[in-house]
Amino acid sequence: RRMFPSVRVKVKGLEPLKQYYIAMDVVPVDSKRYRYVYHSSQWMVAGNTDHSCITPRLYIHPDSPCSGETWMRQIISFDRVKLTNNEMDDKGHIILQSMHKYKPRVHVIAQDSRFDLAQIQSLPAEGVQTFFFQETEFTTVTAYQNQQITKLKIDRNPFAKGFRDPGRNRGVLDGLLETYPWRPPISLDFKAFGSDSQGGSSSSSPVTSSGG
Amino acid sequence: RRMFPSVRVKVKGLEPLKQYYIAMDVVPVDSKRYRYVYHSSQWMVAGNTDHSCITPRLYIHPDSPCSGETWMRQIISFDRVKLTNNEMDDKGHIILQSMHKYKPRVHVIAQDSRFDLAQIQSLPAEGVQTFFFQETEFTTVTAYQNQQITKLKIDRNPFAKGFRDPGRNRGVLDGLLETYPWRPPISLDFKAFGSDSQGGSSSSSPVTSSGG
DNA sequence: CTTTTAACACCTAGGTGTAAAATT
DNA sequence: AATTTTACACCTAGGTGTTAAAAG
Repeated sequence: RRMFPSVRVKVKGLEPLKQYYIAMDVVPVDSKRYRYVYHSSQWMVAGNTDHSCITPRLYIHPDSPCSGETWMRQIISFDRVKLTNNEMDDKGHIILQSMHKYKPRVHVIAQDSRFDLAQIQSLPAEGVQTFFFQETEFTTVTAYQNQQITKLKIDRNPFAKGFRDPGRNRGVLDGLLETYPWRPPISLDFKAFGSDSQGGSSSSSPVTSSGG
Repeated sequence: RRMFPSVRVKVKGLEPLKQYYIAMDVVPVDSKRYRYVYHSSQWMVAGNTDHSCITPRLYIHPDSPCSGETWMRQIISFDRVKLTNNEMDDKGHIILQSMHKYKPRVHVIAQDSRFDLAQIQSLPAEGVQTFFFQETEFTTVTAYQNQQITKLKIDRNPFAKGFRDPGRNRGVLDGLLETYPWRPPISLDFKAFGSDSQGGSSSSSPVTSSGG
């Protein structure tokens, strides 16, 4: 399924006339398995997992390749990224394990040599800058553990409009800005939450999350 | 609107590791305006038009750029091409005049220099091979002039399924292999009609229509 | 008169959470 | 008991020909 909210970033500092690929992947935050403790409303460690020897799949942004000028002029949205827990997936989706913590990464790849878009299965050795943001960490689930998340989805995702209850109160989303439990079809939307995202990005970062 | 049936081609003779763009445009067959004479079931010249000084818009196949190997392994479909009669169109659609004859062209563009995909508004001076096929010529309309065309559309286009009449006879499509009247959302589908398409393509053509 | 436009019902295609069933 | 899978109603998004109105 898709991520929601989706990862969206703005880029600056690129060379306007140079060509770039922009890609996303998702890497484990740790090697722990988690469970959600309902009465204390928090995720707790529930075991260990071995994430080694797993190379994360790369999602190439569909606008790639594109000039730096064009990349910088628009908000770069990864709303078509799909996640799965099926390790045998053959549709190119990003493979994750449920009940684990992950963080999305965004890669800006300068087109130096001429690699085939379809051939970029792994990151090149050179000409890549990688960025990530603390506030986009999430926990994967197959069923929601937290009523607040369900409400966030239903209120914000246009495809869930059928579950909206016009009579109920809004504003329940406050207080979810930091971290919140997650299921495969999820990611944080910087824009939707208005975070300023200094996060884990490197200092001379040409990538910032959109604050629009 | 979209073309239907859509232009579909197979390519051979490319260098497997080289990168190519593949694009389509639509050019006038002549400078005549046509009208459909119903009682004789044919298009007749109804006046003159000046097609000069109009540079046709280029539709870059969304898979571009891509290696020759990948291009040759698949049927290249232009089913997302959109046509319009609005000369002020700002959505990048191909602009045509109604009641005129046109033919689609397919361009294979070797990626020698590094041009931006978004910057290809017109064809490069070098490294381009252009192909077209006699049997894909068509006449633009805003309303169907011919009942056979209407039936072809309804029978073949999945989006028109709502107009299909399960009780009626099939096989009315025979005899439409050569030319048939057309409206903007149309093009010939080589594959659907099983044409062999020696057409107007150049002799050492790496592009042939698909006969599947 | 001919041709074009716009609103529409009816489709395809696919993204939601739900709830029950299946799995572990 | 916890987690995952599946079928489903309900959406978004957009591609059909039709029809009546509008435009020329």
